[in-house]
Amino acid sequence: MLQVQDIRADKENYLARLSKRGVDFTSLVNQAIELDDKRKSVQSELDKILAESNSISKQIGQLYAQCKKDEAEVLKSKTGALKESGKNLEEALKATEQELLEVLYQIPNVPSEAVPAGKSETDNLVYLEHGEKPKLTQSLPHWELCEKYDLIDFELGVKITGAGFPVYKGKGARLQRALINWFLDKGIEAGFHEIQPPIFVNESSGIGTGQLPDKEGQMYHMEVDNLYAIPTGEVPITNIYRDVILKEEDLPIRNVGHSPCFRREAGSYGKHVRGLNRLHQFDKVEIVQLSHPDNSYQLLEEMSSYVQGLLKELGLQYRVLLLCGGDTGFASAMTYDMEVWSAAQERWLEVSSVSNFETFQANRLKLRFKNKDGKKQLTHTLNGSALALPRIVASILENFQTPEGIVVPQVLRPYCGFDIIN
RNA sequence: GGAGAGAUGCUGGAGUGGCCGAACAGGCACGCUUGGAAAGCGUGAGUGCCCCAAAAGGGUACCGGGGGUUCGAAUCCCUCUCUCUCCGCCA
Repeated sequence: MLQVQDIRADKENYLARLSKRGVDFTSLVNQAIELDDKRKSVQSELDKILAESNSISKQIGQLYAQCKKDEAEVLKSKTGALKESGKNLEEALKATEQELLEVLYQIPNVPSEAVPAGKSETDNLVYLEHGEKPKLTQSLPHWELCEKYDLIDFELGVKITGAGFPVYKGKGARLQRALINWFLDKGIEAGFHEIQPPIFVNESSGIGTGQLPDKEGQMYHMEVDNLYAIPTGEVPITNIYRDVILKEEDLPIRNVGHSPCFRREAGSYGKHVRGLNRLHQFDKVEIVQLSHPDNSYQLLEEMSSYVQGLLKELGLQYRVLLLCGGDTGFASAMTYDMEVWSAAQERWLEVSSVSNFETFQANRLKLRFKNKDGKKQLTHTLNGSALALPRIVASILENFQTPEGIVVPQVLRPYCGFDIIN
């Protein structure tokens, strides 16, 4: 959520940058400012009323102390009207605040200077491409390889739970576990702090990271206990810092954590969601960073090269996209997507998305730090996948297939305990 | 799941209707003292919002969350959440 005072201070610049998303936000921005004006004037009026009734109450107290009961009674009778208008103003204030909030909820983050304008994924900028596409003597899609070597059983998942909840078996399970451990170890090596978060979160956490109130449709909800299954580890790991005031020297804070993720993905069907391409439950290793505003963009670049390093070590071909305004997530100011080449499907698969949210999340989270002047300032938050498991598994299976079997990347062999799947 | 006790500032902990934004202690910051440190002494610190061009200043709200009683609530009532103790159950 943007801060109204920031919008007010720099309205034209905000509007210009928002327009890079391909949608005009002028009217929402104006509404926000008008509502903020209204809020201020109501607040001010209410304060006057309260000040007056506070002073009368004080006088009544003194009169009682002096045993002047009659005079006190006279004053008491004067309070009725004040109470009435106080109550009305309070209601008006609450209503205005709520309206303002609802308007602000609809305004996405302001794209950073470097973000290209554009409406959809076709306007994304291919930032760089790394590696050669493999020349395969056979090219089975991963779902066929899963069946051939009995690695992942989608049908069995349907039986136990439903579509999108696969069962990982034998070397399929071990490959995935190896990847998780390797990702975590690499993260720790790079200076991240490991977190094992809860996978259910309460309502406040959902609001903190922006899934609620608008996007509850994408989360699984347990009504009895009013808990939500996390769509990404970002939710619990970032909410660690909800309502927290950090010290400036604590920054940056760098966390890494593995968790299963749950997404309802209502309405997604078809070829592109086949096999591991889109699931209701999948595993992910996530990195979350909290940064001083001055160096969040440096951290974003570092995250991007960290993720690329993982892909390089696995020997996968990838490209990096700088997302255009229209494709950049609602809360993000700037996002890089990493995509690996799927040799058998002949398409790019998104395996990571690293974003700088600047203060957009921190504002909702009330995540601040005390700067050198002792003033409280919103922290910048960043996060990214490092990495999402299913599509990495899919591309390893597809890109490293040979007639003899699937050759396991060198770095994973100590973790797997085998070097070929056959 | 049953029974009971609680939730106050950075922390501990007073406060049962007006004199309470909140005693006292610790911690923290600054100063004095010291060759340096410790101890000691002194001083100063809450947060949001509103008014004010800004600073100064003022107003208002905040004692777990929400609601109520009252001229007036940290204090009384209702409700929710959380924590602790005992019993039961259990990986």
